[in-house]
Amino acid sequence: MCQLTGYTGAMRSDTSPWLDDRQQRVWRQWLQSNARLTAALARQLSQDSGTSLADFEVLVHLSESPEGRVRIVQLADTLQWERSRLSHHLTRMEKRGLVERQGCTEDGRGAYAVLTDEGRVLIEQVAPGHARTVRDLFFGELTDDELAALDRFTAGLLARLDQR
Amino acid sequence: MCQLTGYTGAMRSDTSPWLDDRQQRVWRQWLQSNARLTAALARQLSQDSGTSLADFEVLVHLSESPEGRVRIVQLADTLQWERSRLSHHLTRMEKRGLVERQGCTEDGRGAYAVLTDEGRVLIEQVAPGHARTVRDLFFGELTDDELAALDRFTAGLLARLDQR
DNA sequence: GCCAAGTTGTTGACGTGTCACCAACGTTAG
DNA sequence: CTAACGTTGGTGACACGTCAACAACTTGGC
Repeated sequence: MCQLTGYTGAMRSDTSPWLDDRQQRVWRQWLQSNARLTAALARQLSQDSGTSLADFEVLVHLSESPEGRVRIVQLADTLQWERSRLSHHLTRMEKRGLVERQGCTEDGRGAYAVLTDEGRVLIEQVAPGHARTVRDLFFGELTDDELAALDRFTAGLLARLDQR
Repeated sequence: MCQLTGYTGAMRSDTSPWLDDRQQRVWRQWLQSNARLTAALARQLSQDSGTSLADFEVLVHLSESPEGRVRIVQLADTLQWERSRLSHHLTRMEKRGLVERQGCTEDGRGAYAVLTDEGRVLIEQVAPGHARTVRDLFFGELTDDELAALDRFTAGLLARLDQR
């Protein structure tokens, strides 16, 4: 995804922008595994319950909050979504009866997203299958050392991304 | 993204579907780093050249093929895209002058996607910046051992995904 | 109290991805 | 040959994400 034929050999050096062969392979594996893992999880959710990964994230965050209620700003912050995206998404989920909106008495501008009973039933039905899929596909039979190494890598990657 | 409050302690066991605390942390880190890495790469491409990650993938695959020409089916297979998605995307890129379509003499049904001169200029301008961003953000200052560990993990993950 | 500036949430327009369907063509069995 | 079937690529409808703009509200300085 990142290397043009012909430049490979000629331009490789410490100061060139290119990736070496091993980096190349790892990078493409990362892209591939990501795409396919996401697709597998989405398929599993969709088949089991007709929900998308986005729906699932919203439902989980609501269900983890007291009374299944979260201020919409805070939800957008946590999910790292744009407000308008969340607003559109809540509208769609509201139509399906999974969430509701409530006005906010403390701040006249604000609003809460609230999990409905139907939404809570759904998330409790769906979560175990999702967790199992993640465990089987993502973690597999990793050893403790391998898990620790992965932990260090993702933590380091996040730190690098934070620096920007 | 995968654990409902309240179930955490009670249901953890070898046969339960849930993730333990460390798996939980690593999984959320993986999701986070993915989302943010993708966003960073997209931002870089968009600012530098007005292209999306999807545009970039198409351009790279075309530029890596002889005469910048690939059968559309094959391109869809390589990218793991739906044909209709690729068809729509090629239409949009065609309007911007980055690619063209050519009929196929060997197979009357078939068609080629062809890189235009303009498209080739663009990809050659954009690729170095992209590669540099990947190297800086994704690989950072990884040691050889860390890189090898990452290689093993992504390879294993892909193998697990293939088994399905 | 009052005005300027910032915050919260929503909306509409637009670009893009997915799905179902279709036309055109190739391939193969009879 | 031809009828049946699979393949290739395209189209329209719809779902979704982003952006710009907006109304309603709060906050802080005066």
